[in-house]
Amino acid sequence: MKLSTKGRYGLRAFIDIAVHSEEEPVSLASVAVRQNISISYLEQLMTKLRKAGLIESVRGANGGYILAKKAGNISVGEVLRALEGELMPVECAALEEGAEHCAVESCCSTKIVWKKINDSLNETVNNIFIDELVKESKKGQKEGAL
Amino acid sequence: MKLSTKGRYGLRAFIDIAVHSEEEPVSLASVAVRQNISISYLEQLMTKLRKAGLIESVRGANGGYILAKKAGNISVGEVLRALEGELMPVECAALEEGAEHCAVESCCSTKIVWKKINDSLNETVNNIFIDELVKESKKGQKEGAL
DNA sequence: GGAATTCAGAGTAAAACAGTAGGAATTAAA
DNA sequence: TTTAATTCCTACTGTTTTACTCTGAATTCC
Repeated sequence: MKLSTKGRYGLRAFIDIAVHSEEEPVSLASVAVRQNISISYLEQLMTKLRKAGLIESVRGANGGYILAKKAGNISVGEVLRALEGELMPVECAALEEGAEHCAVESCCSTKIVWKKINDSLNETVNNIFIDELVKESKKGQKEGAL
Repeated sequence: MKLSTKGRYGLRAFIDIAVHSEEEPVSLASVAVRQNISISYLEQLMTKLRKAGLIESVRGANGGYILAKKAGNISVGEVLRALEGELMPVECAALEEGAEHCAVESCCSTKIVWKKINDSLNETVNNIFIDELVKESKKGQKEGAL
């Protein structure tokens, strides 16, 4: 049960863009250097984030990416879902409450578990916002420079 | 980010054993029929659960499996960890608090996220106990029989 | 002895993951 | 107007993981 590199690298890249796009768009070349991720791979991730409406692109020379919304209005959940798809470690739990019982014995009782897992995960990531992480990132950089 | 069939099938099988081993050991043949999982695959799962000290085996004819502890003293977390290994969707977060900052910018700020994800997952599964699920399973069976 | 079991470990097809590669389209700047 | 920098598109590929199966040995009851 692992979060893939899409989610891990993608969130790092997203924060990088949030930190550096205040003045002008951030190119993937610069993200690639800072984050040590290949440009090709970043392109894939950006496509997902753009299609989800989380970042906007500026094409052509001096182009790059900027956030589509304020960092305070973007949750980690949105970013991870854009990159990874729905965050449902177990699909079955997505079934509506009160659905008919499974043919298979004790299947329904595990469903309770899967639902709690899915819910707690989503609640966690939906309540962390990008601006907090940007702040944290800047703090970390400053301390590193001492 | 998916829980594998090891965890999903394994927990179902574990509850099945909990429900049916009150009188005598449960054979994998019977679990296989009720849960619709192959005996071979169940054998693999049982090996893990046994080595983790969660079930005990009785070899030979009329043998099978019983719980090694009371159902109320076994959490879903223990069962899933036995089957899947540590429940850490992101490894990096396992690092101690206060470790030195990452060389890579904004890596540390994502670490906060990974830690929260790992912690909330583990807290969730550590607070569901097998006896609750056994009760739920029996209830489901009764309703299904109406 | 024979049947029913668990135990152990190897093997395998398919899927998912983690990237790479090549080129087209767009735009700023020289 | 050319050139360089950049995003965009999409196909490809090697590796790892998953989800099993298969074979046979060891154990125990009858």
